[in-house]
Amino acid sequence: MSQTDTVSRILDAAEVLFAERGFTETSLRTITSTAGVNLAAVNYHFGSKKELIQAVFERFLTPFTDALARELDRRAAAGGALTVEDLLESLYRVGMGSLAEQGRDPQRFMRLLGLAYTQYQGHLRRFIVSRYGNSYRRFAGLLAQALPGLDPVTFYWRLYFMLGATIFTMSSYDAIEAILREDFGAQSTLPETLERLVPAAAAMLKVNAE
Amino acid sequence: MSQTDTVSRILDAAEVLFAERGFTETSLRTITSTAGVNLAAVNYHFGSKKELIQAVFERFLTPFTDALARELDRRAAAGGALTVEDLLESLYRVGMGSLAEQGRDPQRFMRLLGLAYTQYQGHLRRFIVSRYGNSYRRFAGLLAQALPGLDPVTFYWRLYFMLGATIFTMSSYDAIEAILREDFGAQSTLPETLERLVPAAAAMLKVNAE
DNA sequence: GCCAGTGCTAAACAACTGTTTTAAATGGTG
DNA sequence: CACCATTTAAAACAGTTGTTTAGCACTGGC
Repeated sequence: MSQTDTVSRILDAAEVLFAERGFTETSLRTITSTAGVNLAAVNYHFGSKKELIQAVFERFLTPFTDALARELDRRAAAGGALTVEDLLESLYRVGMGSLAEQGRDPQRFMRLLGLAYTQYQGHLRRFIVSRYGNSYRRFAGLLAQALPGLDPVTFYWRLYFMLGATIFTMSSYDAIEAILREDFGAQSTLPETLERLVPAAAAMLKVNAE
Repeated sequence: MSQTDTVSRILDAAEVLFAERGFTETSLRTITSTAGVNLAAVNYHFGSKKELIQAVFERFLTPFTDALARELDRRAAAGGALTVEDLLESLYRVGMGSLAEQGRDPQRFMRLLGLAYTQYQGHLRRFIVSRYGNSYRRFAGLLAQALPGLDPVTFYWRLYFMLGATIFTMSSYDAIEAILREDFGAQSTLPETLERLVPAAAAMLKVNAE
């Protein structure tokens, strides 16, 4: 078993288990046994559990922010000002696409993102902010440009309202969809739900703008 | 030290610590030592840690849903159909008021609510749904009435978008507000932020309605 | 004045946590 | 083939976890 194999097996198992139960609730023994590797391999390859958590985030956030940057470049080069809807669509399409093409589950990453915000893991928040702050600021800046005439503080809060609606809904997508199916007999796919989210979030951002 | 005293000291400490760090990250020893009571008192009075968690939620959710029911009764009796804004304002005012008048922190309960959704605690979700499902359904029903012409599935998802925006923003309120103060030099109070949230969330719910 | 019963405490329990240690095996290089 | 760094393995480590036990202090009722 080569090194890269062991490392990625650990990352695969950790990603699934963290998203399912959270960080503290997932022991290294559970991770290594489902990965089929030795317990000590985590500390050998990653140093500590904290660094493993960061590595899990790095492995999906870096491709995501890279793909988002390319998508924004592409849209900007196509000319014409970007609308709020354009930006949200880009964000969601990249979120769905850049990870799905690796055969990985988009909802899982939304759950991880949600955990990063809500769990008590100071190191994770610091890690994400320092590593991906620039991508965040670029997107937020473009969104602010698409919303002229909105005072900065109002924009700031609405940005978080939008993030909340997105992360919260996507990270509990399975549970919410299950209730929908049970109570209404209807069902939704993830892309359908994102298509509903774009106009709703855009309307929220745009109240009294322009 | 009377019984009620020990019980409520444990609940007070657990409420603060759970909201701060989460459930798994808070040990019974931390709770009992900050409460100034013996470790075994938790198992004696509550039976188990799970039941303590449920008791913490019960102590703030019951007054909240009771106050919400009274507020909705009052508004309904005043005559006239309730608008989306009316309902959101009622919800937020009760959330702020009914707990603040007990001298307890509203943001703390938002954090707890957020945790209930995101943390891996099946028993908690079941407990809340079975105990407070009726209050939830009454509010959702009134909101649906205020949004005629909206197909049920779209309404359903937007309800969760709204809950996400609310719970996510409120549960991370301190952190978000701190960044605002640092980057913009501006500051917001919680009531101000809720005043921003009402029209934003209402706009999101109302897209293409009526 | 005793007794039942409630509230509370200190100590111990077994199970589990992340991490480290020691030794064995592996695989490419000279 | 021999060598050495890399990688894995099993075991032990020290610390923490929720829970239970056995006994103490105190109350109100008879």
